[in-house]
Amino acid sequence: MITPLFSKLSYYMTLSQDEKQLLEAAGNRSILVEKGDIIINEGERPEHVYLIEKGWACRYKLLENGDNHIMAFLIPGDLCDVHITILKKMDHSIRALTPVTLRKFPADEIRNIMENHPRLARALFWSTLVDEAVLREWLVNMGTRPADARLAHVFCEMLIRTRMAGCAEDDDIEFPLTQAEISESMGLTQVHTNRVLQKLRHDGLVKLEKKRLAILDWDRLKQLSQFDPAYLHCQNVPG
Amino acid sequence: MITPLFSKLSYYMTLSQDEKQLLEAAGNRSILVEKGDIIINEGERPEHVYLIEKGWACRYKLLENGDNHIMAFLIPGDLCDVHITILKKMDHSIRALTPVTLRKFPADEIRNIMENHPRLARALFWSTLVDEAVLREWLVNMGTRPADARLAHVFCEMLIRTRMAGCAEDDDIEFPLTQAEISESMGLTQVHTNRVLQKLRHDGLVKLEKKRLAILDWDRLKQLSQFDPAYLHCQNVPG
DNA sequence: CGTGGAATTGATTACGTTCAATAGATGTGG
DNA sequence: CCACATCTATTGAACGTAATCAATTCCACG
Repeated sequence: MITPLFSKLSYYMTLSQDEKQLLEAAGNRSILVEKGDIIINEGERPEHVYLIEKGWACRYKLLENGDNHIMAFLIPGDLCDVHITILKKMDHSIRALTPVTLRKFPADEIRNIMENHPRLARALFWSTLVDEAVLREWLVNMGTRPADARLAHVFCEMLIRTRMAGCAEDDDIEFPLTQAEISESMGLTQVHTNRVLQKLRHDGLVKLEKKRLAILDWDRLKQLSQFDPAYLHCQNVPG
Repeated sequence: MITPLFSKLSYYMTLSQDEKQLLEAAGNRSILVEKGDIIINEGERPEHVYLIEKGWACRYKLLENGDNHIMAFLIPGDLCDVHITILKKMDHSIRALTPVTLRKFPADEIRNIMENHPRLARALFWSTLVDEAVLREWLVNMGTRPADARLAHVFCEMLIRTRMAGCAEDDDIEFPLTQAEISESMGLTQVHTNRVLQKLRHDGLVKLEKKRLAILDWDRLKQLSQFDPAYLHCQNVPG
């Protein structure tokens, strides 16, 4: 099932049954990849658009000195790359952070949809534009906010995005990252992330254990991180 | 003239005379905006796609606490927003960093090109995907590199991008930013930027004065910043 | 149990910030 | 063309956040 994608798109436009079926039919096969597996490698040119059905993945770049930087988290409903036909090579890699169920959409099918189904094309387009907006917000996050606000901000974002995907129970979501992975995405060290995390917990803002995140004080978390969901471009705020 | 755009696109595909004329005809009017003027404001929905013909601009977000973060520099040949028809509101603003000559393309004209001229559509698409790739690289830059390498990296990038636009004489380019603006884009303070800049100058890597940047030692600059132009997705490296 | 990854703690260092002041450059109007 | 205002660049000193290095504890899992 690709319900997380439909759930997400519904925050932009209402798709008809026909449209949903069309999209659903375009990607008929699912595959399962192990935690840690590389889904797409830098330099490659994939022949499929992958949709995350289940689990978390990330976009990242490997640096010369060995460490890698995570530039985006991909959760159920997120598409890996709608644009594979335009660029010759991936400029970054995508890796599974948990066991991930992927649905494969042949490039031709996507191209067909983009050309012949304007409304679906719009919807898919919107989702890639939101991805880009998230990227910009991350840049602001890293560029302007201290570590505690930075962490608070991703927590806020992932809560809303998880809700958009229809995968949240109240203020409690799956959050299957290690502290090292959080660090790699926020430009911090594990040690510092750990300490800041303790502070957020101690202040009663979040609970984070057993790969689940519970937002305990949404208002303060939002204020600390200056979180404004406008950049997610939803019609109405999820939740 | 929109030659910088043609120059840039030529690094992706060769456009015919007809195609160039078609694109040129789509945007018939140019306007001049003052240094400091806001070109598009957060929350707005512009009716035109703007092309920078001359001068520099930037994408930025204004934060609650008053300071703003620059997320991208726009130079001749760069398009402000091809996607205006999809999203309801801008999630950031665009401001002129120098006097800027803008060419206005009515949204309908762009839509028409996107639907009826697949090759031009591809080319424009490519340019927006490169913008996105730049965004990712900036994220890595801020997340992983110390201040000196960070500055070195933008210098490398702006040299190559300026060359792509056909606006570079050798290793010497227009670079009309104040140190404060550089700082706002790199997540550093003016003071620190100033000191790091002095170090780069002292080490003989760059010359930066009177709004011009000269790359004195490309190899060392590239090494210091681990600059790899692959993310700009050119067929062949400019210069 | 034992093993290895993940989380936590401690001590030290340094990169970058902050505050504050000065010098230089640029521009404008009288 | 000078005088004044303003923006930009530079310098100094003190502070603080986050990095680094190095152990140790906690857990999940076989």
